[in-house]
Amino acid sequence: MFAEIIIDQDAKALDRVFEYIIPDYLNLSVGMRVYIPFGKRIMQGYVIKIKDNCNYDRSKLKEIISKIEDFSAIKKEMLELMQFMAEKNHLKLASILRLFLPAEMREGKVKELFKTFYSLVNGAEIKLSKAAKKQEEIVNLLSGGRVAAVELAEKYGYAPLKALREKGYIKKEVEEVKRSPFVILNGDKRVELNDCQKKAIETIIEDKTYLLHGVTGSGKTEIYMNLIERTLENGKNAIMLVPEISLTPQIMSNFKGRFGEAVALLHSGLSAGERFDEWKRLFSGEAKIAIGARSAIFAPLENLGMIIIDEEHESSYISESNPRYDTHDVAEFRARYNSCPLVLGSATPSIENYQRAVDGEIQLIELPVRANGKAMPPVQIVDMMEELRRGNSGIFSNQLIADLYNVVSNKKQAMIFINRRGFSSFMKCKECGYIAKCSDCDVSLVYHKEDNRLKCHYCGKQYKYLARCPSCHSEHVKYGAVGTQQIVAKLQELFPNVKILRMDNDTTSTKNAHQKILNEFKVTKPSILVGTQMIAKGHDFEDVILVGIVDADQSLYQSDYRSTEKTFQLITQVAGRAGRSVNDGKVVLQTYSPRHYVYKFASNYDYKGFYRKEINIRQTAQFPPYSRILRILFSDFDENHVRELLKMCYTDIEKLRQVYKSDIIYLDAMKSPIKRIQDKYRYQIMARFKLENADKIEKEIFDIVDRTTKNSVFFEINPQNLS
DNA sequence: AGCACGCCGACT
DNA sequence: GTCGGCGTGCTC
Repeated sequence: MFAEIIIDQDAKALDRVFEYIIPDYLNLSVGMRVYIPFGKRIMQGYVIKIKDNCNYDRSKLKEIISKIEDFSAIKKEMLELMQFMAEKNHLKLASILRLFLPAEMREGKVKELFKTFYSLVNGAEIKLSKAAKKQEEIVNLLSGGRVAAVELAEKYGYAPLKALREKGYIKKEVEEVKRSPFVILNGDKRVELNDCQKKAIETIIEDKTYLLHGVTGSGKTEIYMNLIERTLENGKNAIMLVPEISLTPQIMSNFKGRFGEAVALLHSGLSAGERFDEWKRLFSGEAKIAIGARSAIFAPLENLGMIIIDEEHESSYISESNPRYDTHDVAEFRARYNSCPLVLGSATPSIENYQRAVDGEIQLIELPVRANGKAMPPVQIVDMMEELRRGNSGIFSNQLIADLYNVVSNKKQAMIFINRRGFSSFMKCKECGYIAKCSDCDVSLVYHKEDNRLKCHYCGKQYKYLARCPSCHSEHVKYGAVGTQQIVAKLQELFPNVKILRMDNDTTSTKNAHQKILNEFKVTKPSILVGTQMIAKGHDFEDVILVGIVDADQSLYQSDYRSTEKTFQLITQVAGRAGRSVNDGKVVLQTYSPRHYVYKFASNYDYKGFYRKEINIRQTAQFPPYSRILRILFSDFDENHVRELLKMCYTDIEKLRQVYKSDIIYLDAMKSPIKRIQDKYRYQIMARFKLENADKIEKEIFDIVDRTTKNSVFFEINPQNLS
């Protein structure tokens, strides 16, 4: 017998099948990982097929050395998924397979934890001498169930344990210990469902995709819980994806409280070992629900009965590094493979998916009201140009300041949302215009006040703070735009006695920092929380009566066809934080373009209106979903080499214009917006085609690139950000 | 990826 | 004369 093997090595030259002889004694099945001789070395590989004959010269075949585990780590479904992803996104097979396994399994460095317990031997007649007080105590203790050996040894010493064991009264048992991540249980709090929710749950039963469009606070989570509950009752398993940022301790404990050990939580806070343990629990079927961010879609669960993607529109579902794929595609594949429903939930669905719903390709379910029956808070748009004309050149409009005073005097709370990260965007010399850049990445460095350093946000490299301009030696080096720190400083100036809290990537880098800040905010009144994206998600604070959006425009004018959509989503998300309970809330939105349509629709919470406008623009401008964008990224340490490669590919790709003519809307080769990352020069080809022949053209381009280069080239379909 | 083979410059 | 540079090609 022969096996087709994929070598566990992320190199383009090895990205194909190699055949091996299966020795008779090796009871091999598809999906197993094996050790194989390869050239002069021993490598790890994946068995993807077992067959009776071989294509390669039989006499040159080598034998598989051994199995790595005695089970198929890659299940059949995942092998098919691998094929699907390879075709769809033109990825290397090994790099896909790696997604399916916890890293530490491949690297084999996780030691399984074992723990020893003592318990009574069943049916043993225990007779102890009166003097053996300690032994008696131990026996009493163990009659209530087994006890960890370390614990007993510490308390009583080894002698009594040894005596009891020799008499055959107690026995040792060794058990593998799961490092189940610690989560506080939150009880099983059930909420009475409203009619909309009930109807949604009744509807979602078929083998198809549903778009659950529910306004902020319409109780989607409760629906998810009920759907999952029903799935388990039917003897099936479920996957629920949430954006990493909303995997808050509250959410986790809610699900643990409801489903207990049946839940495997996969979040970024897990150690390598914990992640491995959760994977094993899913693999063995001990856990039936996988909850986690993007990668949880690869949970090794069989017999799926439900897949849920919460906050479906979030860009984090699209992988932007190495194997680049869209979680939606994977979810769709797995749902169809298992013939189960796929639920996409969002208050602000992506334009693409809403269009699919409008077209009847997927089923739309609307939840038009908040579960608590409250209206969304009113949004006031403040024209910052007007503000400027009236002589206010500060960060805050007079309106926002007035509203903040109101919050403070009523001992309530406010959130100030800012669209950026760090203290300022860059460091600049006022004299000669020098801008501090990363030596490896060709991007501006960001000044971080805490450690008085300059950091590169792409590679993480750190630089000393510049007291003088390195080019003209002037001392007038300054940092530019507004960041969270500056806002905090300004607020503290305005309200010296009010607690101002700050939450962004820099203040939440340590474990639990996130939660600490939120906890402090919760109990401090009055107080103001300043933060980036991460304050926009999920947490409910009853006394937040004001949300200020300082620079709404920030996400608007990017060279990205989705920037308006993202702005709409952001505003809706942030606005939903105000007045979540009995108090009336208010949102103040500062902008330099008050007449932009996105603000009109966002301030009225008019998703459909926005959708209609936006889909129209996409159609007119021929952007997705009316076209497909393909980005082909070349990178290398040697700039001349990449340029040449790019040129060769581009010349061939350009020839497709003659074949496909107007199907190709746009095609050009250029430097990447970020010209260098980690010392590699980056060039790209951007292409946009009409949908009709998109698959065909895409395939031709893949072939051209494959033919032209042996290097790794990365493809992105409808990329999120173009850096 | 890693390792061998192979064809051109300066050196114990 | 040889040691060694890394371009090209191969690994079942």
